Amino acid sequence: MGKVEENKQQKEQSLLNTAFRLFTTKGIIKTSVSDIAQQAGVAKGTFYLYFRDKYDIQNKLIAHKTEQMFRHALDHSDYRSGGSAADKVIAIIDDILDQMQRDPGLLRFINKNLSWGIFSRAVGRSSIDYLSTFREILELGDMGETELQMTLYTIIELVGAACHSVILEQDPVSLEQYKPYLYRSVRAIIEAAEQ
Amino acid sequence: MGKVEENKQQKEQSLLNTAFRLFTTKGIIKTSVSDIAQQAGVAKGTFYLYFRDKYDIQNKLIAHKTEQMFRHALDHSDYRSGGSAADKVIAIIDDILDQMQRDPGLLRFINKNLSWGIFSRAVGRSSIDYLSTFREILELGDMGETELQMTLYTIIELVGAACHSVILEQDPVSLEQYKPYLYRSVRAIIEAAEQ
Amino acid sequence: MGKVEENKQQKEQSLLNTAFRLFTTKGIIKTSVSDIAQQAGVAKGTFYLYFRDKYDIQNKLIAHKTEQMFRHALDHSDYRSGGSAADKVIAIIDDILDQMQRDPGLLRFINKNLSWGIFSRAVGRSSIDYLSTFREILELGDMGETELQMTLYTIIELVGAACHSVILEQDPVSLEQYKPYLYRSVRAIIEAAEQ
Amino acid sequence: MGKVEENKQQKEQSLLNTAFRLFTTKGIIKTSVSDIAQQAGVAKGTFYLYFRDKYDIQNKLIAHKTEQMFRHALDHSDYRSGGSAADKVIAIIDDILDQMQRDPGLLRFINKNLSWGIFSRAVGRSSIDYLSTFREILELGDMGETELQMTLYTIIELVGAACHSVILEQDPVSLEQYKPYLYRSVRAIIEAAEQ
DNA sequence: GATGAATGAGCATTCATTCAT
DNA sequence: CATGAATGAATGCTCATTCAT
Repeated sequence: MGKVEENKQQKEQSLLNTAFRLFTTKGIIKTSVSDIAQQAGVAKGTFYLYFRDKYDIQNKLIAHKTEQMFRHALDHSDYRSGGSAADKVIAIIDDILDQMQRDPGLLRFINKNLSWGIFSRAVGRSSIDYLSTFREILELGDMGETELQMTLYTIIELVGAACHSVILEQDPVSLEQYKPYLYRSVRAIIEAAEQ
Repeated sequence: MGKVEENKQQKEQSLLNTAFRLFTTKGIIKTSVSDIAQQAGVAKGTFYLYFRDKYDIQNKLIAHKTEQMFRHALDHSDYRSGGSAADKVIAIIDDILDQMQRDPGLLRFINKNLSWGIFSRAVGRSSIDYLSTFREILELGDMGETELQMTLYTIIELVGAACHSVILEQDPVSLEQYKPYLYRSVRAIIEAAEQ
Repeated sequence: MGKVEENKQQKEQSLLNTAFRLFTTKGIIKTSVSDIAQQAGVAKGTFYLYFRDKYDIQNKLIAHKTEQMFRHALDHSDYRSGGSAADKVIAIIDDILDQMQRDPGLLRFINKNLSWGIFSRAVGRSSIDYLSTFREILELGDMGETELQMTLYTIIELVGAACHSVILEQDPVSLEQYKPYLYRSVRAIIEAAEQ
Repeated sequence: MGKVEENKQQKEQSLLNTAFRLFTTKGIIKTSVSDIAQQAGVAKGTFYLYFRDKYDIQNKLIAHKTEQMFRHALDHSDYRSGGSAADKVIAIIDDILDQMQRDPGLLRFINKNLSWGIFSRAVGRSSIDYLSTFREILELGDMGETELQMTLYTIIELVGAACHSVILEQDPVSLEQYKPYLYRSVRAIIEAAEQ
């Protein structure tokens, strides 16, 4: 890689990192392209060499961070250590919730913007075949393809929505208090799908 | 009510109606205070006599519309016609989903902004005692207070999140196709809570 | 007229005057809305209360200045003192050329932008009925309506175009040197039209 | 010509052609140096190796296109087939007007920018001795040098100005309708000069 | 000669908010 | 109470020009 190319990579990274930091601290609306460029140490015009506008960099960040989060969950949770399909899914969710808990900025950023559309594009573009992974987890022998997708969709939306208020505002209860109820629900959803 | 008071009520109503129309058609960001005032037929300064700023009127609208939506569901759904607790809850959800389906602008407006916090404040301020109503619906004899709240919270978040993508973007499937899976999940959640 | 209305008139006048000064000294492209507002002593936003954009104020100025110029010519030239139609037209042109000579900025501004379209709209909107005036001058008994219009159009375009280079750049000759040739041509055009 | 030299010629030609295409379609203001370079297939910096800036290439194009237009007129019009001086001049003008009519982009480009100065420089730099040609056409025996120049100048400005509005906007009439009036005027100007 | 990444001044436009009337 | 003229900070975005490679 030539020196120029290296430099470009650095600039792009710097812009991405700065944007993420500002988005998660000040919010997207309050963050201006000027802010990002300035704090990333490049000229305003340079921003536009790398991203079309604020929403371009936002989407790229969402996809990137989402993928990272799932990868972490798959890498770190002990879903492989046996148990039922529901056990495994809950293990993964547990890791994700812990990540969120540790980094509320990340939660705020991803969750407010994550839609099934962006998610599926994100995991689709990824190098990992998530759908296969989940199919494997859910021992998909017993579940049709549609069944799998609907169940996944339901769980993702439930977890995403429910954890938002619970983690960021401890409302109506704290995450620790809510977890049993959430996991019981997830388990019920999966078991209902398996029949 | 004096004539003056009446006039004030009228202005406020006009502002609220106009704001709602603009929020649901152009989006909140693209709607300016100027737009609202002008289309409501009052001077820009007058807006500030009634609302602190754009977000003040927004919150009031969310609470109002949410309440209206629930009231409609309780009034129109046939949840009284017998059946299990789950049957009744699903009847209510069904009415709400139909409302959303008919008015995607309303969905977009409420859902992107509705959090449990606003919701509980909205129903709390209401003249109807929703919590009692739900308690009654779920034949709460068998469910503790916390259990009830957690179950309600879980269901509301699930339905809110899941219907967003499904209704507005038919993604991953259409509402009609998704309903069986959603209702099965809701039923599973309630039944798990009842044990 | 209330105090407010008076103030508005003043602001608009100030903006118009400042814009004209800047347009004729720096050129339209190099003049920014910021410049105009600042030098007119109002805030940038105020500009947009009075004019849609730079080109709006430009068009209004063109129309205004054109009308002013013709009015001056009709008021000050001795076209009434008898002579042939051609004599009268030339008297008017002479006054206009003198105005231009005295104020090259005005010439540069009007001429580069004046098109028959803008001109006819400008004189059409005016309180004076120019067409009637010209008809009277040309003793229109002998000239059909179309004939009149075509002759007017031809002369206006000729004078406008020819004087530009001659006045602003003394190229190919000075105005004084060119006048005999120009007037001879104008006379020839009118006489050819009268037959 | 060496290969390198050839390559340079090619680049310059490509830039000129591209610039002309963009100038006549998007207009000069809306055309950026970036556009020109990109569409010409060279790097942005390369543009500056050949031209000082946008206005440099513009002037070169004006001169070039003007010359081309006159050359076409002299080559294709039947001004040689006899008739009076006025007949010949009108034949040439007729060819030029037809060129303009066929290519309004060219008209817009040349006319808005063509001044006598650029024109005389353009035809002066040319390999053809236009002035001699015109002298010959006007059978200049009877016309002094100054007389010739003034007449030429007058006719060029008149035709240039008058055809602009007529061709591009059919205002106040269409070119076909205007031609008789224009040619009559031209004839009158020439005949007046001949006496 | 050629490249194209980087610059950053510059501009048009919007809009929440104030306040004199 | 109501008005709406005025403000001016803020922002997204463009583009001519430079210069290290």
